[in-house]
Amino acid sequence: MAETYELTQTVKFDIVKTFECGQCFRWNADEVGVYTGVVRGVPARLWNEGRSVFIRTEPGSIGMWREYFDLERDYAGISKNFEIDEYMTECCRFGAGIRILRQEPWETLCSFIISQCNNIPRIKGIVEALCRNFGDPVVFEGSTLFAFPPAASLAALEPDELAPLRCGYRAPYIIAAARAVADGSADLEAMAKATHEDALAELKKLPGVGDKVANCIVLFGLGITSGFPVDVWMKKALSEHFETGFDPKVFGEFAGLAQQYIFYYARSTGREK
DNA sequence: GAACAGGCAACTC
DNA sequence: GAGTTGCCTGTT
Repeated sequence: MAETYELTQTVKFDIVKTFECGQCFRWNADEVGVYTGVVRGVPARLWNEGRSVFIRTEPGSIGMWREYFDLERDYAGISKNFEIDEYMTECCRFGAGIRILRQEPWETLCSFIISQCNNIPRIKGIVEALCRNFGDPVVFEGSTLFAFPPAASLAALEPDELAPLRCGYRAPYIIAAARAVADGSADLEAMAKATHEDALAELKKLPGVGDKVANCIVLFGLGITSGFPVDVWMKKALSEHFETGFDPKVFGEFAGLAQQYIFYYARSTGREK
């Protein structure tokens, strides 16, 4: 049975920004500011109350959640180093409260393969269909949710069997990735311990994984904080605010957080009109 | 109906 | 090695 816990009252943690900044696809708002999701098979519901974040979840899972939300890291301290100019200061201020989620590696790999050339609502729809069709049911607060299907489950399928997902040409990529992870030829745990460059190179051996997707996996799924995905939004923001030949290394080992602030600011301000 | 989308791979030169 | 094009599908 689920219990309610105060996850944090000291760490700056804005759940809406964290869940809506484009890094994850399986947290849904039941009502404004109340999000339900399943991580590593464990269901939870979160909300902000004043400066606190509350979570309703299974007893014994709080340690897992603290790691998932990266609550031990000093984001405010790290962010100070990004404030190299007025623009970056504004990005940091605007994105304050975002946590970089430490997502399950296989789920991250699979989800970002699906993300290519897709918008967030459609990505979420495909991922949800994947879980409903092939994931284990998880009962939570009277409703049935679904866990993300393990790689081994998908490895046994043929691309055709993903037809109900309507994910198009990505289906063979998903099956190939599932098989590589299931048979050990893609070792995500080992990649998480490798350097940024080595992890990227390994990921890019998988069909359907290029530089952008690999950087998303590295940052959101492998806990490599220098991951720096550059999509069309980032390209635009970087070209408008930095010299050509800009190198994200100037942001140091936590460049991925700077990336997320820039990205969130660019998307939030860029599509209002 | 055509063009395009938070990208990749295969093909061209 | 830099640039172009097709790819499933859904939306505009």
